[in-house]
Amino acid sequence: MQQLTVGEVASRAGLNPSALRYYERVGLIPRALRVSGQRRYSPDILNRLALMRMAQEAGFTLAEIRVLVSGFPEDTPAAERWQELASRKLAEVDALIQRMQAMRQVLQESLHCDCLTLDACAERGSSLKRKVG
Amino acid sequence: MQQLTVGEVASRAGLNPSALRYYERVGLIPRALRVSGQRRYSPDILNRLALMRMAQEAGFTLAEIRVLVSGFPEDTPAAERWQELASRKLAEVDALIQRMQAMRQVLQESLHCDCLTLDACAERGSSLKRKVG
DNA sequence: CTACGAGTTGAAGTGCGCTTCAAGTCAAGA
DNA sequence: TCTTGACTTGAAGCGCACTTCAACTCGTAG
Repeated sequence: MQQLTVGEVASRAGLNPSALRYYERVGLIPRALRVSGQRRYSPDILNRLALMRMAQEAGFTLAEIRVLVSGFPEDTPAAERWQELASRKLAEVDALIQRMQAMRQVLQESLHCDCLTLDACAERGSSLKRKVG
Repeated sequence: MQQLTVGEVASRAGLNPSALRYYERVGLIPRALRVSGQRRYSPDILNRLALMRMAQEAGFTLAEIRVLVSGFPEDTPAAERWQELASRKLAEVDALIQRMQAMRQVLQESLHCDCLTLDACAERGSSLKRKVG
């Protein structure tokens, strides 16, 4: 079972075969080998897909992920450029985490206040007001 | 300047007027007053919009935000249900933050390794492998 | 009175990330 | 041989969150 079919890869990765075909079409994964017309994947693809999913869950678009996992065009100065890209992403992720934590706090506070909606909270000018301004 | 026009609200909230009209159409904000056909908003709307943006940035869909900011249908047991909703959202946010932090770590590590792409890292079976499996 | 800018409406269009569909191919099993 | 099931393709469709467009209405300024 060295070479996997679309169906096998899909079920192991928790995707639909159509998603894999789509990823291939748009260049997110390399074109798979064909055996009498059917795609055959090395199990390595599972790592790649797991990584992609993780990045997606972290809020990256497929366009960003393509750059992240598929490297750069041939004429790229390589390592330096990757470092720059990664650190830029890192900053974005950090910013996102901060906003998430702010949201977390809004929710948490809403549990301890008697407003029926966050909106009502905001309009009342409670402590939330300072955070959403 | 007590009552704001769409254009004014939009520019203060960093949105397009079309977005405000859209929000109204889909019930995310209440139908604005009209003065000779034109929308007029109380400045309160800005709080609401800021809150909505925050929730959006934290990954909520507009459908979720509608529930979050606009309360529930009339027949709702009110407070308890809101508490439950908020704590459910809180758990989701927490999970998202964790995944973001995992992503953060992947990025951080990629800065200190010599692979050219995260994909290459994963295939090499470096420390990333444990995290994305 | 005319022109202008900002607003109005409903309908259609956009980009993303897929999914669904129609029509066909292929290898294995009854 | 025939059927079954998993696959193939290109094209179209979908839900989300808006944006854009066409055709129109206002109030104000010249």
